[in-house]
Amino acid sequence: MAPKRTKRKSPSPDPQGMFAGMTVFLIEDGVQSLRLQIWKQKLVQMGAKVETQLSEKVSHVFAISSDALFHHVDDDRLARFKGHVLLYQWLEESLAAGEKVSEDFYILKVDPEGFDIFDKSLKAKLANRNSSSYDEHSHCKRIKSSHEEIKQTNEEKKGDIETNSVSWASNTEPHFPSSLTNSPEISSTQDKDYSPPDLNKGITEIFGKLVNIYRALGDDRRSFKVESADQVKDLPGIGKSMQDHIQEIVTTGKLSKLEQFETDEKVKTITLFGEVWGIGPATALKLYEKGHRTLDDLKNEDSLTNAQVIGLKYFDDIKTRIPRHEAQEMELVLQKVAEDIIPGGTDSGVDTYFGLCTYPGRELRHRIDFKVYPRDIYAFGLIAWTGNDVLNRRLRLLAESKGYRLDDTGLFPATHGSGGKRGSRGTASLKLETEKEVFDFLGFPWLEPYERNL
DNA sequence: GACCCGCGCAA
DNA sequence: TTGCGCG
DNA sequence: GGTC
Repeated sequence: MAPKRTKRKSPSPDPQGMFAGMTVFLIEDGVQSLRLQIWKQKLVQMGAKVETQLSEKVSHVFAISSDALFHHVDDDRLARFKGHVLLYQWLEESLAAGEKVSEDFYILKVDPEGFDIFDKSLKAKLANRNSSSYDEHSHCKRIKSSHEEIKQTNEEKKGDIETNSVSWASNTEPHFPSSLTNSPEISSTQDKDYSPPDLNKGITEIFGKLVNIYRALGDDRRSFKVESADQVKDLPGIGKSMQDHIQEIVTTGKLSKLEQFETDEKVKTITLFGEVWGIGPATALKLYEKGHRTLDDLKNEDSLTNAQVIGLKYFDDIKTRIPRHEAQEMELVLQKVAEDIIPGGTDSGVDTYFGLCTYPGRELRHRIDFKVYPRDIYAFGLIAWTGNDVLNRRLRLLAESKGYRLDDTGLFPATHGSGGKRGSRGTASLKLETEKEVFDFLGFPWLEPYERNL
């Protein structure tokens, strides 16, 4: 049987919870049943009552879209409804924020005539919500709060370089992408500590460990994410082997292959070495084969690169998680400094620093990356550096399938022949100015920066 | 049996 | 030019 | 390991 700790029984409802006093009716159209189940559970858990029909008592109706709403509920019924009609997104945002967020941007307007009920201006508001009142809980005001602002100041001094890319290494916050933090989207979402409950923990936890080990062993072609055993069964990418693994986990609650790996000395050592900044699977294996077994052993190894020596020396420092507010402070410090240095309007293309830094007045070393991009390709830099490898790969393949080549400097018509250089002169980059434009162009569904760890 | 991102760095 | 590590 |  599965381990007991996966308790599916939710805790008893909290009458003081953030949704207390709400009586809700959920429109199920267009919502994955799993998702719906989660929302119901959260609502009840946090004090709301869930009605099975749109009765008098209902104070809130939720729908995934205006389409779903009208598909399901007839017009006059809705017209008579006195309560609030909101997008599920409000729920998500509230859960993420840990408190009810303003309903303003999530209201599904009821227009008796109109077909497109979703308030047009709402979309604009949604898109801009971070730069205005929605930003309340973000203490740190961005110097540049939107791409538009950046553009304005930049049109006068064309060719200027924006220094906008202070990012802390991803090990500070494993659930967030390491990010070019000027992206305004991040300011509204940075404090999220909510992620949907994983209903298949018994499976995903084990596969999670397994995939980490495979990564450490240099086998990075086995990334997967099981959402549900049923969905997975007939999915492309699920062959016999995966089915067998899932079967074993479902029936025994464990995976023998994983248990072997976890006790294996070689696997454990290689995994440890791979945690050193600058050491990857190949080097880890090489070091293991040279007879090294501990980090101390490595200190006497003279074949290490500069980065690896540093990574080893500051192993504990680098592994220490960085409080988010310190990262935010650091960003402000760096923006100040950058604005002092850059005004000369150099044009050196993309400039990079991957290294260490200290918090003012402290010895502890942190990993930090700088990327400096010219304004006109800023969006591409953002996408490349906020997404993880999986997303980058998918976007690049998608671009390629459409006859383009995507990198962090732009989107170019594919130059057949010899690969085509990055930022290649000759083939003009497509003039896409925002991340959304790039996603749209590629036909890839929009992802907020914090959603880009696939 | 080839393919499974593309860059900078170091060798 | 290649292999590696990185995001 | 899985796909083309």
